[in-house]
Amino acid sequence: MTNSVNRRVRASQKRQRLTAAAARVLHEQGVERTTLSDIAREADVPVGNVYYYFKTKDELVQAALSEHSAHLDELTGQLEQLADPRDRLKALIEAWIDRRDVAARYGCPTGTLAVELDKRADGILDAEAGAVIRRLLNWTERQFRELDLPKPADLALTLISGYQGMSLLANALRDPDIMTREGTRLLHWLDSLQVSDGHH
Amino acid sequence: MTNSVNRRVRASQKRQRLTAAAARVLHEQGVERTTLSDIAREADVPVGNVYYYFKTKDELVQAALSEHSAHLDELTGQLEQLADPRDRLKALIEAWIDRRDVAARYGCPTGTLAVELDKRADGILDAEAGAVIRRLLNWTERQFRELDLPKPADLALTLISGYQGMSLLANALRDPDIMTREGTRLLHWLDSLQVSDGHH
DNA sequence: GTCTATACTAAGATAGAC
DNA sequence: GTCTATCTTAGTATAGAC
Repeated sequence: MTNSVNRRVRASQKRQRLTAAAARVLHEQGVERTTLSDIAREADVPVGNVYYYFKTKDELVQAALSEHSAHLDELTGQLEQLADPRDRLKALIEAWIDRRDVAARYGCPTGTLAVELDKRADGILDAEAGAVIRRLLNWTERQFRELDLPKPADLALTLISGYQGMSLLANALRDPDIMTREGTRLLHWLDSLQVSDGHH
Repeated sequence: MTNSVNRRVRASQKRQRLTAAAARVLHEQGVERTTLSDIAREADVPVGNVYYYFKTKDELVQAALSEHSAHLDELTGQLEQLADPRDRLKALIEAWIDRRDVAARYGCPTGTLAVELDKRADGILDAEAGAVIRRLLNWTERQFRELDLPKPADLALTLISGYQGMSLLANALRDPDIMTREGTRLLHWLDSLQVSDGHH
């Protein structure tokens, strides 16, 4: 391995470390209360060096958003392996319930980020958080459509809205049980949906 | 009217103006991106003078939270005039739908505030936002209990969680229609709930 | 590519005149 | 009680040595 390749690998490692650290710390502390040194410390990179990889703080926020988006794609990708779309949606809800402690402490990563970014006058990044949520919404809608259920877009809206609502309440009241209670209700709701008979 | 009384009235007027301005601006811009001068300007009070009424920025945030809590009490108070608890809950949902444009632009005042305050390491104010939401949750639970419906606490959780979820999505996607679509669904859901027959 | 030292700015908070 | 001027801190960003 030549020196130049060696350096490039290390460089991208640091960039990756910074991105991962940003995703974690920004979720836990929020954008505004997180300083570049917080992220640098977490990634074990000197503060001033951050600017070699990211020209501004906003670029780091964007990288964190991409990271969350990738995590989401990974999750839905795994769920695709289930044959029945209804089972995929149920497994999604179960994944939410599994993460109840994180939700109660820090909320949904994308949801809380969206709330914070929407407060900014410069509408540079707020649309990006919305786009990640939109992706999940679209994936969910596809599952309902495959099930031949009427108004799949409305059903997707109800499911994702339910997730965001229960995450926010669990977080605001610091109560993971809320994730379990509402998650269970959503599972029953999914079961109750009847496939439309015949044509649509 | 003596001079001292005159001064006291003006003083409390300024305090009140600052509180009202804080409630509005903090909702629109968020806590972290709002400066004391933003609030002072909105209240037409010189910046340095703010500290005569509020010792710290946190005290202003707290005042804004109380203001939101009072607004909420006012709303539920008006709803109490309706005889049927179910009508009260429906009117609540209709009020949410009426405010769809504000929700799409800035989210639920209390919900977004709770998200932001929960990110803070110093757990001084985060519990307060939770308390306001808890008040609404309790009021809603009472309505369901008066209707003799089973598991009123769970029903209340579902309703308020639905509200927070649709507000967050409407905000993140900047789409007031989401408030209408999900609000309508919640209205139908309320209608579908059957009063338990006999004893409980 | 990596890191240190530092410039610059903004915002919270205070002192003190009126 | 009201307001101006200013202190202080903290955090983003840059310059430049290595």
